[in-house]
Amino acid sequence: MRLSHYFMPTLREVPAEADVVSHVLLLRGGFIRQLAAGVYSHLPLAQRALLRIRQIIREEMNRIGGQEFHLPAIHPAEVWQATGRWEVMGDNMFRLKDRWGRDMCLGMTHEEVFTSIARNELRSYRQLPQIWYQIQTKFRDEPRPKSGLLRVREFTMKDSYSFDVDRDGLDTSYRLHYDAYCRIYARCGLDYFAVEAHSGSMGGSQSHEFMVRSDAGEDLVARCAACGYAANLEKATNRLAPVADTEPAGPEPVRVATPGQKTIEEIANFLGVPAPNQIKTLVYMVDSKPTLILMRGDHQLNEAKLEAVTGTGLLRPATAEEIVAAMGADAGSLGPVGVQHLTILADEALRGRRNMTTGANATDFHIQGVTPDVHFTAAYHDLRTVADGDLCPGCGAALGVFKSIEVGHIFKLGTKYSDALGATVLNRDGQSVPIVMGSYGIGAERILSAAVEQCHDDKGIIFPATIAPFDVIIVPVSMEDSRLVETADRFYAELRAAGLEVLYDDRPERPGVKFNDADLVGIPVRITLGTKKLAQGLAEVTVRREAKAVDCPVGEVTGRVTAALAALRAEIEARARDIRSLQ
RNA sequence: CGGGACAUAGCGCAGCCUGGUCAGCGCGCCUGCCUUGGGCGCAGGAGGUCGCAGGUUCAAAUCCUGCUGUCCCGACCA
Repeated sequence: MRLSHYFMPTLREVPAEADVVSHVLLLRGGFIRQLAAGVYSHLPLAQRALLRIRQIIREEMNRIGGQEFHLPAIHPAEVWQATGRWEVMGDNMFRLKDRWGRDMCLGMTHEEVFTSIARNELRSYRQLPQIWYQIQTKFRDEPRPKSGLLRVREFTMKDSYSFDVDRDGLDTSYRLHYDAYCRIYARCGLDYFAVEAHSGSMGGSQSHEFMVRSDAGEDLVARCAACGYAANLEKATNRLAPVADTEPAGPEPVRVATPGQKTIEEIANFLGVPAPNQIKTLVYMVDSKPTLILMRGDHQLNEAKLEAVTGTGLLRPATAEEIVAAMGADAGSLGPVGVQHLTILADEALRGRRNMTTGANATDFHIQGVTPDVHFTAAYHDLRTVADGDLCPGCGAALGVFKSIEVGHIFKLGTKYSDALGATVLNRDGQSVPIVMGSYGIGAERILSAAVEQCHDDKGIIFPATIAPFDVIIVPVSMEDSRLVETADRFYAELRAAGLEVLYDDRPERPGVKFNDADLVGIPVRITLGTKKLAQGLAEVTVRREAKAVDCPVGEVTGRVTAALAALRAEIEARARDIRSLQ
């Protein structure tokens, strides 16, 4: 493309609404423009990068036997009502009525539609397994769109669905996807990792998220650098370091006055009892019933785990009034001793401890010498939130906790949707069995954003060669010098003939403007043509990532550029070949 | 939905408290000259219902009310 007539509206200044790096750079580089909150137009540069990303996804899906579909984005209410998700999805679903007043919606995901095709068409185990996918627009009316393309209300997702006769088949399809996803991210040049995850509203058993570490991300994950253990913080656990218990003063707990001392820290100072030797007592309303939650003093409750344990999403911290009503004391003085009328859930970290300090259920009093299972009984579960530096459950090394962008998520659905929609096949024994399904999603724009988050410097984007909108940019320092222009024209023709995507900056701009734009939009290789060098028969080739110009005889430029790109791509592809399969 | 902020030219902003030569600046854009290795210089020029609707006032970008939109912090997800 000749840049003089290419639509690449770069911005010198940072638009006020952008505060994460990828948003700023995609806006400044002329990749995207906002139409409404969480709704973006993709300009030509973004479209090019996204087409490359989609092509990589397509190749890897095809490699595992996926068959590409294209399903409607507009759905009748019936299929969603059949699975109950017409209600479950709530305000996140864009809803509309057709001219007859029938309820319709914009597709958020396609389990229902793909499953109804499977129900109507798949009859026999002999037709299985199937992997069906599409790359298509999804609509989700997010409560809070943010961070440019990272959280939007309309986006393109590659979603795929696997259909198997049994669990073993699902395991295989799941593993194929896991490996395909690894290859996709690697080929897009991302430094990614997979974490164990929570299934959320999708339902199902096993689930992994694919993550790219970035402060712009919204998920917290715990990861062990030593053994590779990684999990979403909603699910992560840790190995407990031994805590020294002291001898209690006597067999029974001792009540002590603690006037005005409420927090764990205040009690630690006032009574000289370190936080790990205290029991933190929380009251949660679970399905509207007050429930006691016991944590070690230095631990934080993880609400996602509590949800999983109680099996309900209807939980919240009790209000001050509810606490007094249930416990007869204020929040700062609660404890489990003597509580008979409430369910008591305790974190595993309290099991086997002795001589703990906790609230006395009388405002401004605590009790000491409390031993779990002696002075109170509770059901033990893993309820704590892992913190940075906690011990890896696998190997005992220190875990790191950091933010990440979720670029993909895979689920073992089981028969949730096939049961709801009646999708069955006959198995080998002639029995009708529900199809066992998996569901797998990748956000294309998130890959783009994550790549920008991960690959940039103070001048702009440094695109991985595999997803860059152009391979190479030709920058003649002046368009007035006919020798420069002739040479640039020739490079332009040669490089295109060599199969490269070439951007030719033929604008009558000063060199600084061209260099800055080239750096901003992140094209991997730049050819610079200057008068003095050209007089010696030389041009310059600069790899964006390395940022240093290398002189090159004019006749060798095409070869040099082709080789440089091949090297960049080979480095990326090597990582894709090197992936570790799901065990 | 709860909390916080913002809305003035394509972009970034000032002006608002203290109503009245306040429709202003920088960048970008157009014309000409000049310049040509990291966002040149000079001269001239175009461009704004001050988010929308009410209200107060002799007078509103400025004060009041309502609405809309956008961004940020919390509950959801690719």
